[in-house]
Amino acid sequence: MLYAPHVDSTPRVKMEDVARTAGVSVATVSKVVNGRYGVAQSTLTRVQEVIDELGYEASLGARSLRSHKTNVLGILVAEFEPFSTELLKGASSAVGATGYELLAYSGGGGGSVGWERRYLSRLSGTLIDGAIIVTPTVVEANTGVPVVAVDPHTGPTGLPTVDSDNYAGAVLATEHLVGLGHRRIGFLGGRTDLESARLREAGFRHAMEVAGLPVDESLVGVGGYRRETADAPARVLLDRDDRPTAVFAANDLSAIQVMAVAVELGMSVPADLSVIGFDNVPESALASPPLTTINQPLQEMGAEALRLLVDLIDGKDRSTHLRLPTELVVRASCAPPRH
Amino acid sequence: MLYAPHVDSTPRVKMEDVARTAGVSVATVSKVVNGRYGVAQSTLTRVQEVIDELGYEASLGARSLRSHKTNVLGILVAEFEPFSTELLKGASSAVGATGYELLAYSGGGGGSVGWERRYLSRLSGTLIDGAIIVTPTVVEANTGVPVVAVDPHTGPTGLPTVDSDNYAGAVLATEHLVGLGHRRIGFLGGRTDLESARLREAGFRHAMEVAGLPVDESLVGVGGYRRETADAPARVLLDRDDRPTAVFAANDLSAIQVMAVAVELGMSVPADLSVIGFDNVPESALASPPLTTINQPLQEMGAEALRLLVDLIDGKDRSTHLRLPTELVVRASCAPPRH
DNA sequence: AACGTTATTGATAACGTTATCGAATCGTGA
DNA sequence: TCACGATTCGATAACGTTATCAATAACGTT
Repeated sequence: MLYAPHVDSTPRVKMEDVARTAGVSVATVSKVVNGRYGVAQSTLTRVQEVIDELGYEASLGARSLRSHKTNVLGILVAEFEPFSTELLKGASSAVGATGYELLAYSGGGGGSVGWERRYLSRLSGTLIDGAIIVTPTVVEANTGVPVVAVDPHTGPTGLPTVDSDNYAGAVLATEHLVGLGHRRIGFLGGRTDLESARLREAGFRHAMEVAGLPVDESLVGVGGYRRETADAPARVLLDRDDRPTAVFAANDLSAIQVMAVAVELGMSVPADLSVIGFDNVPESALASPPLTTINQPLQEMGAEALRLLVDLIDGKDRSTHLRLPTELVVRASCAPPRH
Repeated sequence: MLYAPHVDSTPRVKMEDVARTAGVSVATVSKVVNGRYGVAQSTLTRVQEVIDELGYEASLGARSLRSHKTNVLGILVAEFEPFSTELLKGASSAVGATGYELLAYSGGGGGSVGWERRYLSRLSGTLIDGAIIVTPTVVEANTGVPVVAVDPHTGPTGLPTVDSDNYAGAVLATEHLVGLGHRRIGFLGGRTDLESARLREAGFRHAMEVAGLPVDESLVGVGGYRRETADAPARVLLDRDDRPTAVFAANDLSAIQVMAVAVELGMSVPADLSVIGFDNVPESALASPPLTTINQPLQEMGAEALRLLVDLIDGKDRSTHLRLPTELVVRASCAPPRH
């Protein structure tokens, strides 16, 4: 393949250029750039002037290759979707105070299992001083650099972890429906391989038991966290005479699909069917009717993960498992059952 | 400062390790990794096996330092706020098809003028093959790598550019107010140094003229695009007897502040005052009342910028100035004026 | 059998930076 | 005047990778 035929007019000013212009060696320039001891005041100012004049900026790649200390933190995501970008915002707002810079990395959407190890290997050792990995599928503790996992698929393990309280959130959601007077409540679960899905179902069952309500197993489906995968089980749940008066879907996307199926079957939400979701993604506020759901404090989680990572790098000892609270967000998709 | 006292149990498997284990030279491993011609089928499979077994992954830093071709594209933002993360999502969704990977970079929130040149210098030449810079303040054409600017502050210049039609959007907003019957319309402009602000004001004035309405200059303020900076001018606009019946604020944040001030002064929106914004940031849908505004297709802009960048790198000739259409989003903050 | 071709491999030199350490310079006290 | 420590500076060797090119092996040709 041919390289692009661009004329690279400005071939990038490197340390050597600065050194030549200032009449010193590259070693001295390096010292100035990094504020090392052992350079005379006069040369320091002169070199500094040349740096400003030429607009020199150290190459991140070269620097990290040599020094293994880059002042850059990585946040590794499978792809930039709403969930991870919310975390990114949180991490970004927290990075300001730390003196680090933030680099977000995503592969070409492949999203295969084990992506986090590949990315990490690629960037660590060179390029980044530590990393936050978002919803990793495989968590191993033996990486070269400090790593914090956010919402790992397998639940907290050897790695420092930040997640939200899926269990308590599911209890909140169920209690909300029960509080409205619902007795016959359906549950549309998430991907069975995910810890979060397991916890949400457990929270649902626990709250039902506390309320003294039996769980009708024929009203428990697997929605798979996505609209396409939630469609069929939603129909099974709703297309029957003794259908539930309310459905708790394990995430917002499947809840939105439940509402769509309900309308398609001639019901109206929330008059004929109450629906509650989980996650509070931006779409949930725009759904019609706006979806009642459980909020995960994504931005806070991102910020906390970043603070945890920095403390880890600095060798500060602190709790390495953070679980942030979830909360009920009441909108318009739930109402008391008829009669 | 002391380095973190972690025991780096796994010191990172490098090419040399693979070479030793497979019984070949590093040069051969490099060829295998990069799919170069000139390695026997038998050695190829053997080396590949060792790579998989050891979990080797090339160091991005070292590779790019040497080869200047990384298959990584950068998207450079001052910080990760809603505007840039929307663009990021769009770029991310478009990168999948290209075979490139995406690296988003943000400095520590400093946000000084000229950040884009610093970041670019830092990453280009090493590390990335091309970059998208988001809302750059200074645009120079002479960078070492292909660069696409999104929504540059100074308007399209020498650099390939993607932006949205600020002028037409402002016309749409003004027409909407006029169509509702408003005659006395206030305008709260943006930052005067920004091209987008200039265009939005020009669109407003044009639409007013077309409608045959004179612009009362005392009803034109400068809101500065932020809530804090919009507060005082909003008060000036509304705290008078001959106040406007509608206000077009040049972005959503200042529109939201206008609504807040109106409520504080005892008015109700939209009964006593119609307010329209610009941008359609997520917050605008959640405001009360939900804000009528002009949508910029941010995700599309991100995706188009990425496609443009890839074409540029591949040397494909194509139009280098893309202007995407804006559209009116009607929510609940505008109504006909009283009487 | 001697030779030329082609396929395969590995030494070696970059890439731009930082860490180390020895050399040069300058004072200063004896 | 000499010796010695303190200060300032620069040569040089890494860091992990890829590009180049020479060396070698294997094979077919005359």
